[in-house]
Amino acid sequence: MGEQPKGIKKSKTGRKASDVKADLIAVVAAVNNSGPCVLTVEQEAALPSGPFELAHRSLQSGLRDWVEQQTGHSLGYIEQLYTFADRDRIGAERVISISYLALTREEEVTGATRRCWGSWYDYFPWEDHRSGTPPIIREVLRPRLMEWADGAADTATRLERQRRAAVAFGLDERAWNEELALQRYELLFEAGIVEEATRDRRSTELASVPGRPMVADHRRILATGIARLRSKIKYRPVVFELMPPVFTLLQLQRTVEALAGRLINKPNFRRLIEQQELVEETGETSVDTGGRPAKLYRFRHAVLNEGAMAGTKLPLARP
Amino acid sequence: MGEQPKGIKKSKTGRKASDVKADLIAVVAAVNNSGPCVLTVEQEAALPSGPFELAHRSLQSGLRDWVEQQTGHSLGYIEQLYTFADRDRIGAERVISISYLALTREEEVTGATRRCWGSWYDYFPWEDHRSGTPPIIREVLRPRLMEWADGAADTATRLERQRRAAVAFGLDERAWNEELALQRYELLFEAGIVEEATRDRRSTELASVPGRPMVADHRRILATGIARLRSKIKYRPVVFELMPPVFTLLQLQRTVEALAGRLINKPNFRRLIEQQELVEETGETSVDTGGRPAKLYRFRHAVLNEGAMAGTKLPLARP
DNA sequence: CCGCTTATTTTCAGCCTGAGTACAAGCGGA
DNA sequence: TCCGCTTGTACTCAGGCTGAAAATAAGCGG
Repeated sequence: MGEQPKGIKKSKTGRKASDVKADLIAVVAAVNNSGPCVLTVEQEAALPSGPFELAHRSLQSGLRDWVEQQTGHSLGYIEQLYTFADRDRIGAERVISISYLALTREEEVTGATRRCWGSWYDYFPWEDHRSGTPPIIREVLRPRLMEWADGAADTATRLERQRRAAVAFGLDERAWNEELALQRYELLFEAGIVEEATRDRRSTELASVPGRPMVADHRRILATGIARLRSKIKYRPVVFELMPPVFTLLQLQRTVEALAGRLINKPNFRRLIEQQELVEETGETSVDTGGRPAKLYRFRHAVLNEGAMAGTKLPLARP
Repeated sequence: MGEQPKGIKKSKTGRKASDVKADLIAVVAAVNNSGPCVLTVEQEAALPSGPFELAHRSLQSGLRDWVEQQTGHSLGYIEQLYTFADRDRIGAERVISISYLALTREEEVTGATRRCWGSWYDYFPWEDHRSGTPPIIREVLRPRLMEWADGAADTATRLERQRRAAVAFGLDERAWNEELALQRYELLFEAGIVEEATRDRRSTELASVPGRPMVADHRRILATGIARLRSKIKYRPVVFELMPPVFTLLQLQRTVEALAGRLINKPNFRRLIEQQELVEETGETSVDTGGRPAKLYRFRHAVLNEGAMAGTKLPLARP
């Protein structure tokens, strides 16, 4: 469409390529006694972020700098989440947001800097199924989603909306899928059921919207991080980034459950962990928390070197 | 480190955030009779790419525009791969590259524009295991990698390098893992065994380097795309983006084999496809290609709506 | 020693997977 | 025509993994 620059190579087209600003933004996750949480700023309403600057050696190091400056926390494990544009399309200059997921232990409360952890399930109350399906789904979300579906122009769209809602939220006998966290938030946004979708507009009739909102699209980015993490713990040993150096198997299980937002069968969890040889005994046992003392384990860092990529879904032939 | 801007929010720090240029770059994959291939420009030495400009409505639409202008091909399925910086660090201005994976059918040879498909396995001759392990691994890569390992400063590093090479390339009785395409390229780069690693430098003794090189880091991005696709076909029905509207099960199998670079057990492949109800019969049979006529199938687009997210690795408890 | 709590091990049936074998259907040449 | 070749399709079977539940072990307090 439009001109046809023959010079193929980028930035040699003769056009003046428009410069953009690049923002780095972090979802820093941890798990403590009260559950999974995320590192925030501005009264838990924003994720730590800042512009990518000349001084930064790389995108990741820029991110580390910003998070450290804003929260006093230094990051360990980092992985890229997604790169967005088309936000804040104010004026001529555009902003690109490069988002990251970081995992950390919440410890190190040494810093003098303010550090604010927000609970995942304050932002997404419908995501915690550890004590069964949260009432908010049946009592608030389901009716609202049905309203939204009914507001569709034609029948096809209405059925389509109902189906999407049912799949995302496990309605109508469908199974809950904890990995769909992002799709759920986006659906609620589209349906105008989260505050971010309606603010900056004439506030419609929608009164109580579930879940604590965040600045700009930060809650969406958080949902992206949660979805990614929930999916990743299933095929890579990343949970250990969130664990103290020594832990019991039940602690490990509780951490995974906190992230996944659902419960796990205890013997099966142990079997899985042990058969993959992810941990080794320290030889010591925990200072009893009530019943029989539990063995303490540590992560076998060696597994990271074992090309322990599991998981195939295709019937590949053996050599 | 350094200053401690108290104003938390991005772009309010008082610092002048440096602008950057954003490049969009595409790995456009297709499969034809001769195997899996990628859309290229500049004599198959570069991927289509171009700067993100003001005129573009979004990152994706910018990418579509560039690919269409440079190759005459319009894209269907697109997903983001990765965002890099720290390349082309010439002068003060920095470039961010946002890479995408696109899937397409090679058809539509209508365009007057030049369109150039490069075969995956010309760039990565060691990745095609459909006829057994390629000789290049034993005859060229293995010796070179061992040389590289032996060049290590200390024994620990040497063993580490040997292990990494063995895991990546399935040496020493280890199983080949087709999903490690990116790690393999990066390992070869680190070992100086691909041309990109040694060019622009005093050419060392390394003479024949395996695989056709590409401009800048395009071959690395291609490897990223291949790895992503090889992994994704295992849990999402994306293969169909590469298939004609109607096909036989063997054609489908051959396509998957081409992508994965390895063979699949025929009855098991059929069973998997059918039990997931990914396809439906058209009622017709193929114009015989030698043996018994094969039933023709088409993709059941409905599955995309069925929340067909498979795959869990955690023993989650049923409600 | 009993009852309570939590930890750890075993067992078992069902499903999925890799692998092999058998059978069906069209074609071409002897 | 029959045979052999090729490709497509169906069936079988053993092993491994998974979800679920039951059984056993170890500490604590009365």
